[in-house]
Amino acid sequence: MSKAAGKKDTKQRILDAAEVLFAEQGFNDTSLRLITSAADVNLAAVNYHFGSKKDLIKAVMDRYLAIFMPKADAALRQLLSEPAITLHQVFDCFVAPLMELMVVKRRGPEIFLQLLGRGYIDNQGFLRWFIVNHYGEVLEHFTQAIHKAAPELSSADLFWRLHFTLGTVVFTMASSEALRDIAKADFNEEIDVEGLVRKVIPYLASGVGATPC
Amino acid sequence: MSKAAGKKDTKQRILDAAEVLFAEQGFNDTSLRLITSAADVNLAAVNYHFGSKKDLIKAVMDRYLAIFMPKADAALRQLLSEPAITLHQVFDCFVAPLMELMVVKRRGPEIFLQLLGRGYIDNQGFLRWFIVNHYGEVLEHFTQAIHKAAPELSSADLFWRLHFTLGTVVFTMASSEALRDIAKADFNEEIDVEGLVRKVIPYLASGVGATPC
DNA sequence: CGTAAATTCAAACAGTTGTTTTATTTTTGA
DNA sequence: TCAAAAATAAAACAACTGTTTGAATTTACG
Repeated sequence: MSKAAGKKDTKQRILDAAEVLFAEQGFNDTSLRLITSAADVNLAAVNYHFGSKKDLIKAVMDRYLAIFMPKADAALRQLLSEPAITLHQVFDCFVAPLMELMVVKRRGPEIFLQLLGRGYIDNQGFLRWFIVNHYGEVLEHFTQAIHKAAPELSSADLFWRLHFTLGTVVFTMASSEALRDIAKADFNEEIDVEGLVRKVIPYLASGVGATPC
Repeated sequence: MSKAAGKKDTKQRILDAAEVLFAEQGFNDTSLRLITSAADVNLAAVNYHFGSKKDLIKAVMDRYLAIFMPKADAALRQLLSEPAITLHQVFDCFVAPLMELMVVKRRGPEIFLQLLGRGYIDNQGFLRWFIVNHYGEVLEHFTQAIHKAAPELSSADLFWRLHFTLGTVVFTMASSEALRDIAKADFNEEIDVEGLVRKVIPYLASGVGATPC
């Protein structure tokens, strides 16, 4: 038998433990000792299986990116073949691929978005490089779709508003757990990640489509 | 004479060096040794003058908050006394107080916003506590103004959109330097911090005022 | 001036970090 | 079955962290 029945693959257990801790505390503030003890594996296992902490971070991210990006790309491509599209439709392209990440684990979608935010903020320049170099085509289709839905925006304004959008999403999701707790306590409004995503889309669509001042 | 003419106060030199490094790399990723060598003071000076790293962070933040918050509060109070107000006006309340921070140093406004983002994202819970406890009244006037400008929003939707807004601003400013460099290279569009703030306001106002789906 | 307080300094502290080494155990494949 | 390969384990590594110490120096002030 290739594996013991009760114990999952060491590599996968490290990934499962690491992504949660990375999402909660950031990459630099999560030590390998914290990860390995949460995964119940030996400290040296990370370096043995992944090479370095940096490579572990890439592996954690790519487990989601490899699922998310092709699906998002397909949705964007199909939308681009339509004669006329709206901003709302463009952002909707990301909802299903995001929810697809539950195949990894139930909390996959929110973990992925939190990790994305961490990678953007922590000085993980190599992560940005990694994403742009591996999935640059998807980002290209995204800006094409936005341009088609809002052709009156100059490419400079488009550039800025896409980064405003990224900031909104990533920041919201990075603190989504805390915010959802507050919302439940203060307004008795229980909401899941998909609900939150659907809540933010009108905000994004309206913001991106605003008339520049 | 109380001070040597050529050399600034040690405390102030520490603050000046620390805030830049904190803004660029975050609080946890900036060591005291990096700060003190940049400020050209002895390592022990931070603990001697401020007590601890945590207290240094608070001192760095409060140098800006003590200027920004009263000005913003005054602007919000005056706007609230008007019979009818717009979301755009609400956000405009923050522009002048923000630019006022140039009295500390020329790059004061952007440094302050970057620090705010760092404090929100890094696990600096004590910083959030500090702000809410010292300047909670200002936040209260802000939500009052938003509610007056967009009374059709439920308090739950208002809550969410304010956090979307915070995310947009903080995230944009945290990477404003890099983004402005790209914008200049790609679109030959040179823009300063005030220009960027004025660029984000239509986005925010439109997003907050969007009709919920 | 001269002494007492305030400040600076170099050194060391104890703790944590990512990584490597060496030995041991487990698994693989002919 | 048995040697080769893969995986695990404990220990040590050097580098770095925030903080403290105690002595040297500078400043303040009667």
